[in-house]
Amino acid sequence: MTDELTQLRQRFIERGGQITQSIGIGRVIGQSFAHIYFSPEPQTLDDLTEALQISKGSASMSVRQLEQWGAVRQVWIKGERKDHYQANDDFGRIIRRALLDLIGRRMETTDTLLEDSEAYIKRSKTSSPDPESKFMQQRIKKLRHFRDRAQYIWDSSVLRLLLK
Amino acid sequence: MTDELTQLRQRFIERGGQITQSIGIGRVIGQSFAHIYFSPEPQTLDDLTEALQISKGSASMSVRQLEQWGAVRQVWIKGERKDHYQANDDFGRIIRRALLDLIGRRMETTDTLLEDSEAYIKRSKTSSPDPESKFMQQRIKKLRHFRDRAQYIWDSSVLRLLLK
DNA sequence: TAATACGTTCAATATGGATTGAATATTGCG
DNA sequence: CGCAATATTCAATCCATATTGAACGTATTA
Repeated sequence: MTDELTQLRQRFIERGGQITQSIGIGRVIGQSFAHIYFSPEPQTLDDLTEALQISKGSASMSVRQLEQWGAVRQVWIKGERKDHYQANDDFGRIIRRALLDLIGRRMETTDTLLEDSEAYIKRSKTSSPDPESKFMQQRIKKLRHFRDRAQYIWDSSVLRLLLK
Repeated sequence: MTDELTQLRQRFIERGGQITQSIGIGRVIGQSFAHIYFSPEPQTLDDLTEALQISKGSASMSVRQLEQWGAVRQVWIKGERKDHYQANDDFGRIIRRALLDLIGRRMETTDTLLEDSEAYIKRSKTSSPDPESKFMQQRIKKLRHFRDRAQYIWDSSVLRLLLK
């Protein structure tokens, strides 16, 4: 491979790491994917530790995460005992799965609080309406509406757009 | 305010902090917004430092960020020297601005690398096509296509969906 | 203009979460 | 089965970055 190509490749790996780092999922994941994506031959964990100067643990964990998002897949090479991985190039599917995972995780855990709040509102409908309580009820309602709409948009549109 | 309401409010603040922390923009921003959002009266920086037990610097910085995203606005209260802030409840607009800011920031810096790569491809069209170079060219092309589509989707759809 | 009250900045520090690597589990092979 | 090679786990460590707070800047009042 020419020097220039090697250099470009190196820059892609670096940038991949910067991107994943900046979105808060760690530098190694981006580096690992970039390395595999720009390797003509399927790569092993040892290839990763050597090329990226990372630990065995990091290599193992990053590849597993990438596999879960469908960003890489394992391929069998006869006569070899190590696991070999090659990159998927359908970025739409990859991003979709990753977002589903990362954002979905977050939406789950917020609900009980809103439910508790609505339960409170329902109960307090009967009692005297002091102004502060009124205010809180308004705000909670607004928040609930937004949450519902966000959920709807998320479910119905964003995924389809990114998928293909 | 009733005990129960106070408790709910506290939980919203905590959760706000968890959310912003988990997306990598710091706990204080989420806490600050939640506190202001659930306050009937406009709040000062000192209110924030006291309620959230954070430093003056943190309060100042978080409020400024929130202001930049249109999540809070300053209101004048006659006879008061401190700045007072109240929350905007149009979450669509807030999220839109924040995403524009956070994601836009990232898209900018990625381009020169792709441009350099395409320049290389153009130049190497004439020279002998060794297999590795061929492979790299394919991968770069795929990446470029994805980047363009992502840009298009981002520009044309996502923002409009979230806006209203 | 000085004195005071408040907001902002940024170098220093604390903290959360990414990374490591030795210990452990698993897999492939004779 | 037992051995060797490879992969995974997770407590300890490290590091990026969020947070702090003293110093500085700015606005208001008398």
